Amino acid sequence: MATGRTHRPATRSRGIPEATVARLPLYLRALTALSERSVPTVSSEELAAAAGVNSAKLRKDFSYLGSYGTRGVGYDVEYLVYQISRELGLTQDWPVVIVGIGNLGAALANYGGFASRGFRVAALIDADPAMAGKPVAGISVQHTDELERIIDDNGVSIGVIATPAGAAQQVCDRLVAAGITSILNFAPTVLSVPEGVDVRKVDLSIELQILAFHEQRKAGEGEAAEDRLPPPPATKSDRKGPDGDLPAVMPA
Amino acid sequence: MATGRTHRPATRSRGIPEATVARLPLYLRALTALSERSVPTVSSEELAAAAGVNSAKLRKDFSYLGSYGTRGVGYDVEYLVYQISRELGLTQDWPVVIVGIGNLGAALANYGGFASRGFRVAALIDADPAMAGKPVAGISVQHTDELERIIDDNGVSIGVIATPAGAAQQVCDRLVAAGITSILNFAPTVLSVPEGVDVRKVDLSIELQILAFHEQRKAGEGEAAEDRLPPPPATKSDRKGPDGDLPAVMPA
DNA sequence: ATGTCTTTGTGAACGCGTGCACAAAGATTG
DNA sequence: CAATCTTTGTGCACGCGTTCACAAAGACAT
Repeated sequence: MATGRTHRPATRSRGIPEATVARLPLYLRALTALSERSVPTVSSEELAAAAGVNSAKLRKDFSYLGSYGTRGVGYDVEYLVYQISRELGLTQDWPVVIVGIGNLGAALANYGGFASRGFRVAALIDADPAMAGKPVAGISVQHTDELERIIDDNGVSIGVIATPAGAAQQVCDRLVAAGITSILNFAPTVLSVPEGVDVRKVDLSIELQILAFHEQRKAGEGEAAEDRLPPPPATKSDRKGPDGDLPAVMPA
Repeated sequence: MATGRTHRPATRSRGIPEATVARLPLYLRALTALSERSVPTVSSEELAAAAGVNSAKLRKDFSYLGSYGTRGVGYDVEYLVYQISRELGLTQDWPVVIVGIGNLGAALANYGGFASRGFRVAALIDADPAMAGKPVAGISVQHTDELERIIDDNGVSIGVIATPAGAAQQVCDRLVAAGITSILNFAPTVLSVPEGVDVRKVDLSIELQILAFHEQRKAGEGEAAEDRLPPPPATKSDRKGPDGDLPAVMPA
């Protein structure tokens, strides 16, 4: 519980800063591309450019992992790929379950980026009985009733929630109760989870809203303020029309 | 997020901090839910809990927008919904084009969270001629050839890229050339864009990798180090020729 | 009106992340 | 072996974001 409280006590991992961890996958991708081209080594400058970050930042990031570079030369691509993969835990197999096989869930199931990095879709779960048995991305969808058994049988520790917002918390609770300790949430809701469970959120509409903010700023650059605040703190009786509210009719 | 270079020195546009902007959509969602339940006012404490953040942070965030609260009472829900919507630019219509109508693109087209907040899918574009004319989410898919015309005709300024990684940069370039100034990129690639164009990235696999990192940490809590580094930093003279030796980890 | 109680708005301290700038390390050349 | 050149690794300073803690503001009761 405690939604806000004890959010992320600390990744005090006695080591890698959270910001660095978030960039490691970026470096890994760039390195993998170099590896495929059989490039033996890269300088921090080149790799940084490929990953879209500052070279000093990249070097500092790598310094948290250890001194894997050679001064005057750069970093050994293959070795670095291995080190980062190991650090991220991608050298082992991570069975994952996706709950909510709607448009998004299906897209995720088909997404190559998952399977390609140590993640294995162990099961697709949906609450709709009509979905049960239907093959999606080559995997037969199973009913929610099987959720606990599936997780237990496969030793799954990572779950992906792609259900409508209304069902997310309930699914989350079941996943946690079944032993899941990491959740990737695509439903537009704030999930409450007990301590020890990690939750990462991906919200498609939030990203667009942030873009809209900047877009609006860019557009109204020269123009001075023109949108004054019409109604003062409004006491009440201020029932406007259908603004930005939409029932819980998520896609799924 | 953008292509590193010419990032955005600061949205300090004499106003709202970037971190705050990123949270506004969160508050807006919580407020909308309250609005639907006809709740007249909320305290920072309650709203913060609903949004999953610290109440002090929330108050400071709102302070950047102005003093919309009433001490001893809280914030007027309706009024705040309006103010945040206006600040985010959601009171106006934002036509959006989605390029790349694969599994993900289709999911996005069907995603209710977009249309519900001022965003309107103006067009779905795909490079596959076979897709042209096919209806997705009630909209007929158009061929890439029409891209420039569509953007121009509809005055679109926000584009969503959901193509394979290989086509992303090319699509991006065309979008930018056509007048797009904000891009939401789902392709796992670093996009290069000219100054003035905003890019936000959503990478599904990166999120999973970050979770895996923490998961691994949690798992190996008690156990001491057990994963030693097999090959040393590979000393000099390691000019291995054509011995590719690709870990063959993954595609992209 | 006065007092009490609630909740906002914010000053200030703190910690994290970023980027600069440079010394150290190693390769490379003569 | 010495000199030079390249590139890493990092100390340091700075700025942003978070959080605490509290005074000010207003509602509400008496």
